[in-house]
Amino acid sequence: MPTITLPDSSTRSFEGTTTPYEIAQGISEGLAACAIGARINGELTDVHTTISEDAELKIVTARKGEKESDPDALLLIRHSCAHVMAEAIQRIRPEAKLVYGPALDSGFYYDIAFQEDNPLSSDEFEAIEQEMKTIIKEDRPFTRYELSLEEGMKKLDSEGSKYKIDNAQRAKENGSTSLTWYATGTPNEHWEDLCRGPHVPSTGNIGAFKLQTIASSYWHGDADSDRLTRVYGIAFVHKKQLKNHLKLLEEAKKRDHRIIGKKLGLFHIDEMVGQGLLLWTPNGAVIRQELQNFIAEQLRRQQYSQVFTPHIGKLDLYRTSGHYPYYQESQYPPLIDPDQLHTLAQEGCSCGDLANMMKDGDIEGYLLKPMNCPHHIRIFAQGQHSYRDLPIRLAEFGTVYRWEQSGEISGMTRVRGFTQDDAHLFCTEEQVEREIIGCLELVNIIFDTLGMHDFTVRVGLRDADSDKYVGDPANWDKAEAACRTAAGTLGIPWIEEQGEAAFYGPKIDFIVNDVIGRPWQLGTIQVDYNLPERFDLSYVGKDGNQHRPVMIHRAPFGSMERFIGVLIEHFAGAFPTWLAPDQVRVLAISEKSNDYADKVHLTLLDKDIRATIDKSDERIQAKIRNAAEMKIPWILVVGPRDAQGNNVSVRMRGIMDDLGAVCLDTFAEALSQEITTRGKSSALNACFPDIKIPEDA
RNA sequence: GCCACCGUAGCUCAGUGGUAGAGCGCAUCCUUGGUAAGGAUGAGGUCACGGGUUCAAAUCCCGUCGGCGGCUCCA
Repeated sequence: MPTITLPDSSTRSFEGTTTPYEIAQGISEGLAACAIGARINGELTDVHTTISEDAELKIVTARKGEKESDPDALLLIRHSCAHVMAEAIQRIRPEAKLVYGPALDSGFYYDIAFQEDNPLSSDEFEAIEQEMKTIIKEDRPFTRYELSLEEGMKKLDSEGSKYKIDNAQRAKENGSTSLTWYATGTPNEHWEDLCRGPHVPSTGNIGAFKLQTIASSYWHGDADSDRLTRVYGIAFVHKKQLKNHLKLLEEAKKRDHRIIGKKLGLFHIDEMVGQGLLLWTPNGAVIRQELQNFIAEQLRRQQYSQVFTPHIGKLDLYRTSGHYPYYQESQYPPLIDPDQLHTLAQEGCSCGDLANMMKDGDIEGYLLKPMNCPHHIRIFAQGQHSYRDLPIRLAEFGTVYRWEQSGEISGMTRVRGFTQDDAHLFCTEEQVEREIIGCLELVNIIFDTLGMHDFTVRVGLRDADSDKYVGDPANWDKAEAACRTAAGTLGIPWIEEQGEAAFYGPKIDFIVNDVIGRPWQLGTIQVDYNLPERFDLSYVGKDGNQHRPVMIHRAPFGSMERFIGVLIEHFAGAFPTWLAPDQVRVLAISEKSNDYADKVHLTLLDKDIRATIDKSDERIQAKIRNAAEMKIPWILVVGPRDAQGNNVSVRMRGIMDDLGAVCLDTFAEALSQEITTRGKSSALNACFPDIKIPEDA
């Protein structure tokens, strides 16, 4: 006699067994009508799943008309929609072999194997969607049935799909004692799929859907295995939600840093220069310079020492550090003395021989640096260090080059040459925790100043089962403990992840999502016991003996390229005044006011404000629009009226109306304040105390 | 690196085997206008690059480079 506890803590008891559907019916017919699934003791299930023991139950409902649906409802609908899509595709393409079709937070996909000479094209989406609509309209029930492992395997063997047989094998390895199928309708009569479920009660529960894109994937994610076609789609409870979602995607697209970057002239990637090699155009360079100034200021406060190091170094440096040859495949090929190459060629040296000689150190060459640490280490290694000198903090905006896979390169977020806001701290073991906390403080100041609050903190630990990690396990334990303690001081939630450590030590990463939901690792703090060892670094301790320092690698932005790419999306191109390439645009009403406009312009420039002037013979309406399109935070309209009172008429980005006139000097001073305080002081408040910034500005 | 799609004017894009198109931007002229696009005229393209098929290729085929969406990677 199971007792069911509902989310409101009320309980109900039943004779024999029951189902979520029956319980919903018992509460109200309305609830039963929109129940599409359940969570029984936290596990997502069908609405008709049998309950025979005491359980906590939540009914998952899909009500038409609600703005947002229960995430569980969307999971159910999307997974079921993946089935409907698979059925539709197999009707149109009977040769298609199904592999795996899960629901995602952002939709669903189905991996399908097509014949190599006849791939699926997105031109067929319309036909597939039509077929899906028919299936949904037929409102056929999702019917679950179960076979024993033996019977199930027999059935799959007779059907002969190696992918489904493989899925079943995996279920078996994971401890399943039976296999389940879901038929859309009646088993043996209608289409069915090996599937663990759960599903909505019937195809009619899928209110709205759309096929989105076609991509490729590998079977088991293995590049050497079969290539599959992945069809992505999205589904919702009702049409309005779908429409909203598509609109949101449109909006997100407009925030894409690649589009905004082009429009605002922030950066350019040139075919002729090379894939993944970013050219910072003047407007983008301003943003980068401002950020670098900002961070350099913070570093001075934290007593860092600025250094500069070259872009290349001898191969031997990287043999010692271990970067070469272990990460050879992600480096640009080494540079070798042309005379030496010539001689080797004459001696009949093959490319393979050459690679081996470079690896073994038989010939020397230079490498474009993949990391800054070896150079910084060699700076530390100059001369002796007392424990009294530690910690030594060496900082550099260091540009590094990595041979990223061509298919991975994208916009500013994944490039082959990038500048890290890098620093290496050399300290004693006792100082590690305090230094990590210092790094975290820095990250906090940066994220806070920029208003970036939506990030994840991940403490990356070693995976006990893996042998890829170097160094003494006792050191690892200490370093991991230091990372945990330091992360605990952050005051925000953080997660631990096994196997996410660098090979030389644990780390703390900061992860931010871009507009299309892709996560990007930005800042990172890494504890390293390995490189000091490899380079035989030492300091003289209190006891007069040589000791090994610990190194901390840290880059709060990660790379200027990736960080600014994400920042462009964060601000949708509307940078706060202190970062905006053009801070003020002065617009003369007509030629008659050009002289006064010049005066306004010069007054601003004198205050170190980045101001431009528009003296074109457009009408004021057009000038305003042009300045607004470039997301310039402040527009000053000046005409004879303003000239007379030594005023400027002010417009602020995000506010549709003219704010009114204010004295030129008052405005220039207030804006200068806002800029030097990086937004802590507000020019709007200073000049127009009665005006409030709208929420969505 | 792999798979699919794509590459036409500075930008966004139309053009599917028969003389290269639009809007925006740009230039010149008119307009001197008080708060989100004033008007006219004009310039601008070896249709990414290389090869092939064809009487004829932006268009069809192959290769290269680049972009995009995934997969796989990311010290």
